[in-house]
Amino acid sequence: MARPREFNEEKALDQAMRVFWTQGYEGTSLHDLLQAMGISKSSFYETFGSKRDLFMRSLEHFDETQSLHAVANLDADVPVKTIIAEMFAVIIDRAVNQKRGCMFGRSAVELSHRDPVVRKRAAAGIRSVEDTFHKAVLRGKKSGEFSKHCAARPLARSLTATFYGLQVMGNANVPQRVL
Amino acid sequence: MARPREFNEEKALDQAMRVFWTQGYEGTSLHDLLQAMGISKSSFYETFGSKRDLFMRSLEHFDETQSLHAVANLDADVPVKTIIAEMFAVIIDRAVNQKRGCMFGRSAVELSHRDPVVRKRAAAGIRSVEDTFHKAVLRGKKSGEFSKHCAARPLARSLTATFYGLQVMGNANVPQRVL
DNA sequence: ATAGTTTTGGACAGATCGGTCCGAAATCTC
DNA sequence: GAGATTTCGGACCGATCTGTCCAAAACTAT
Repeated sequence: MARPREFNEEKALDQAMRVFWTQGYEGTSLHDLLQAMGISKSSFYETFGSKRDLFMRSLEHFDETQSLHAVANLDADVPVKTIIAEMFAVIIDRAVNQKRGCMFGRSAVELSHRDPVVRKRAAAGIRSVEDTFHKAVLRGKKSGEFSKHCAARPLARSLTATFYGLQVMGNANVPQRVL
Repeated sequence: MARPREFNEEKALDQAMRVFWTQGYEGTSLHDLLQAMGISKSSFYETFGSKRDLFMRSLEHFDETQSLHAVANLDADVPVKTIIAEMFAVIIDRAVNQKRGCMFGRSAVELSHRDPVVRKRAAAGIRSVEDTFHKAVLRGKKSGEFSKHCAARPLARSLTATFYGLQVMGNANVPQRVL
């Protein structure tokens, strides 16, 4: 046995994710990461391998902690429409006030043209957002909030498109009244 | 009088815009630009000032040549809904097959968190997209395609949100059937 | 042809990029 | 406390980044 780590890997990863989340991949330097994570270069490479490796892990971490399905409270005993409205409210607030949206969307826009691995991961993340909406819609149909005849999948896709569109607009200067 | 320029400024700008368009700001190096524009470093700085200056000019150039209002044919003698469908078809094709969408949206996502000037320009660009939809909707109301009672502005905003959302999804792997 | 002007290629510069490496310090077991 | 083992700080690396500068080339006007 020997000297133990002086930092918490999970915490460091969380901090790194936040930097990537707001600044993007290219917009983030090693220096930015080390500062945010509070570790040294050698620890960084020893633990996380490379900048890109860390980025991929950050995407996973985002999925687990910040993505829509992690934020949405589908089990709450309130009307589905309220839940959906709440989801939109959360991401609009993020976009307008923190200038950051869903990390999958951001990564898709920034990197998909040249990095198929990132593109695939982002696609999966977006798909899971869609699935969350899908589940919500299905519950809505069961409870009678949505017509029994509406197609759940297309509606979920439409909601997802609006979801990401609002984030793009929020990142610009569009005021919060776009609700 | 003296030696004339060996390159066409407009053409060079157009090429530069295309590189920024597909690779983003951070993802584009001086070398990339010079290669695409076919000019030397000194000519570059002499003519365009700096990378960032050129980027801002590229945004203008995009607005003039590639943005929605430059592509949409609002005067055509066909149903408005057909026109709108055509607009969406164009940008979906771009997103899926070329992995690039509207340059304003991309810039907003990439840079708005740290560059207020770019953010403002992107916001204006997005607004003009919205205006294009707005005009289309107004024409649709006049011709009876849309209900006289529907609010044109909110509908235009909603279309804009979907417009950008589809691009984000298209950049990922979502197939073209999201139409 | 010559003088005057402007463009151009490329050498150069300083900063920063992601990444490697090693000696010193810290902590473990015995 | 001794010895083994691992972490850590930071020097170092080559590549690349944006940007500057200048001498030579290319052109015009006379």
